[in-house]
Amino acid sequence: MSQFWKPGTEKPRSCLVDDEEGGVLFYAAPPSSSGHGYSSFERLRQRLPVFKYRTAILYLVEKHATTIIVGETGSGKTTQIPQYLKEAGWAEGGRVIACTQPRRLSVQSVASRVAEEMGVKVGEEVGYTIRFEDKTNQGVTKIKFLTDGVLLREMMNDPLLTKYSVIMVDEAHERSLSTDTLLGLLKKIQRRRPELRLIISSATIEAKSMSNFFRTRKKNDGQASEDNGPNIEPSILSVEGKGFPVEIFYVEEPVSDYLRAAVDAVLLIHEKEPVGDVLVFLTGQDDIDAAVQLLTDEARETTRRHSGLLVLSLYSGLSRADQDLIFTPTPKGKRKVIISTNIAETSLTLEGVVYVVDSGFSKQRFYNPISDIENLVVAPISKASARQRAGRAGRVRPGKCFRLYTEDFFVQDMPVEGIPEMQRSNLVSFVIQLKALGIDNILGFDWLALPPPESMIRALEVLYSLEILDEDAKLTSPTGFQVAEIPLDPMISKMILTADALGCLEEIITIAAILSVQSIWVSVRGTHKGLDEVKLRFAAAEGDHVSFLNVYKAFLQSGKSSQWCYKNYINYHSMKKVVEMREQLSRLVRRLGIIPKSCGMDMQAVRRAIISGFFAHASQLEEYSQNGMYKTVRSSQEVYIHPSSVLFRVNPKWVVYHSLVSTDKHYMHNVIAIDPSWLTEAAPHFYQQRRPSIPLF
DNA sequence: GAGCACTGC
Repeated sequence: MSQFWKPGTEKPRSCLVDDEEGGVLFYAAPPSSSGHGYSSFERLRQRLPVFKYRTAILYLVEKHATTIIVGETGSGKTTQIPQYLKEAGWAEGGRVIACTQPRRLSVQSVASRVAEEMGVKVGEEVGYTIRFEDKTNQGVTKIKFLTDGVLLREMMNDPLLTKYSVIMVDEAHERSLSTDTLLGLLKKIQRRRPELRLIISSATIEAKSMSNFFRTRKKNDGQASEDNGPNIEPSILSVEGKGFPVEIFYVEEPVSDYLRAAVDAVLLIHEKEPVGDVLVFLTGQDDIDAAVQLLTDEARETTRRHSGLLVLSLYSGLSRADQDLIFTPTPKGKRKVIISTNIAETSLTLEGVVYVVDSGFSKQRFYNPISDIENLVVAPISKASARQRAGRAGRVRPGKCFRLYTEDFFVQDMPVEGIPEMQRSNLVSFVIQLKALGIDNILGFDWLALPPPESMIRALEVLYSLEILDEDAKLTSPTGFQVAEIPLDPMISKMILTADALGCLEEIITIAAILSVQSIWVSVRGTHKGLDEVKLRFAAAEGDHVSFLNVYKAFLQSGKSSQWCYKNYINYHSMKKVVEMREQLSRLVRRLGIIPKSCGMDMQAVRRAIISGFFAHASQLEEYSQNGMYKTVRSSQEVYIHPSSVLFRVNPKWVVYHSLVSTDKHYMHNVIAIDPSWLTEAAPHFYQQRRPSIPLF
């Protein structure tokens, strides 16, 4: 490999480790004593006491309000912490230890692992809560795993999270919108509840900013020194991961075509390296399909040399059967090559991978608050991502990672961490959640990353136009408070609330559920023709939303049959989610005192309800347009009906769309035809007057 | 006549 690949010179990640007890030992380092960089480790080693893991954890949680654990990726050590805490009495007197994860799957798997280690059943002493599933037993459950989104929801009923004695936030380095929100709120809670302990676990070494963030009270704040409360200086604990070392290789020269370079790298690995599966990170389905094609062709041409290659693709849209193929063990004499999106970086773990090929790119979402459009853009990944990808090669034995970029690029040009989601998202749901918690001065609030003011303004504007916020930017009653209760995009929640008055809530709940899943259609290349024919069967003249009702009705008539779904190009798993979500929404509106009613065949009521939430998404067909060009009412943006819509080529004069998707053009996804007079009826404040300037901050 | 990184309540 040497003429092509250059070994990395970066020092391997090493932490404060001493090998005792056949495992790992740790140094506990208060952040004030050092910058917590690699260079200071040796110095710390000489100056600081050495603790065993359990002792260190208990000591730090006892003495410090906040403990930050760094660099433990894959160590499995975080799952031991709640057990230590429980043994030390932190779950006595009705108190509960909470541990959050950003994903439902990890919540379930960590909970069952911990329950097994403790020899109890999930749902008793150890339980978990994720959306649609609550496996806890009040009074019995002492350690509770949950997604950070669920914990945020819990705060709406119990803003100080009083039942928890310790809250552990895992995977904080991922900087998801809900993790950042949670950490900001937890910092605030700590001031009111000095006895609360926080443990924040992060895989990146950049612990200092996290530590600074939690160093809240000033030194001369008398209250802090008088009581015997915990030290408000956050403590940092470095933990060595248990992964095997991974040797890093870079390309000597920048590559112009990462797809071709990835294929070549796989062939080279297959030729030169001993057995072991290969994981290739590309950006999306297009890339992946092309690479699979190239590899398959290549393997066919040179049968003898490249026999034994088993090429598979991996992305979230795959059917269950295809995913199972990924997880079956590699047959003897074969080498599995998995070409994947970012899904394999965090969401799925593949066993047996020894070689990683990293393109250095991923698709990332960016939000433009001026146009109010979210875009998916192929962009270079961060160093943190690159390390995470490389780490995937060291799970079973020492591995190798081949990076399709130069070491100079890695060292000099790659950002240390990605842009937090807070700074590249639409913030309407974020804002309404905070408003419901009584937080008004959102930009003055302490966040790990400041939400961009433009996005804040846009979110407040949208919520004001929906009459969820009033002129003082306070939640309206009852609409605003009710919308905050509903766990959906506020525009959809508004549509649900109006549907009650229009007598079509049964129908609108179905539409809301379908709009909230990714897609109810199967998305496999080459199925367009069949899919289009099937869509005609369900097509309604009013548009896509009404067609969804036809699909749902037919699905129920089939007895919720997976076979029926298969025949009709409908994604069975999406439909099951729709059913679940419908049930949840139905329970929820009943709790708000609303009994869902059906409007039968009155689709005008349904369309009016949709407009009550989506009046801002109206477009008008250009009068002399030959190619179906529309202009949005709000900003005269040039838009088109997406070819997947049942109204494609029908081109009604006025439409309302659910979302805009931007590729070469701006496409409207999920469209219904409307009468423009319904717009002014639904939102006179929006269409008849200039919007007043509202006090934003 | 086209394209959906990934989560989550």
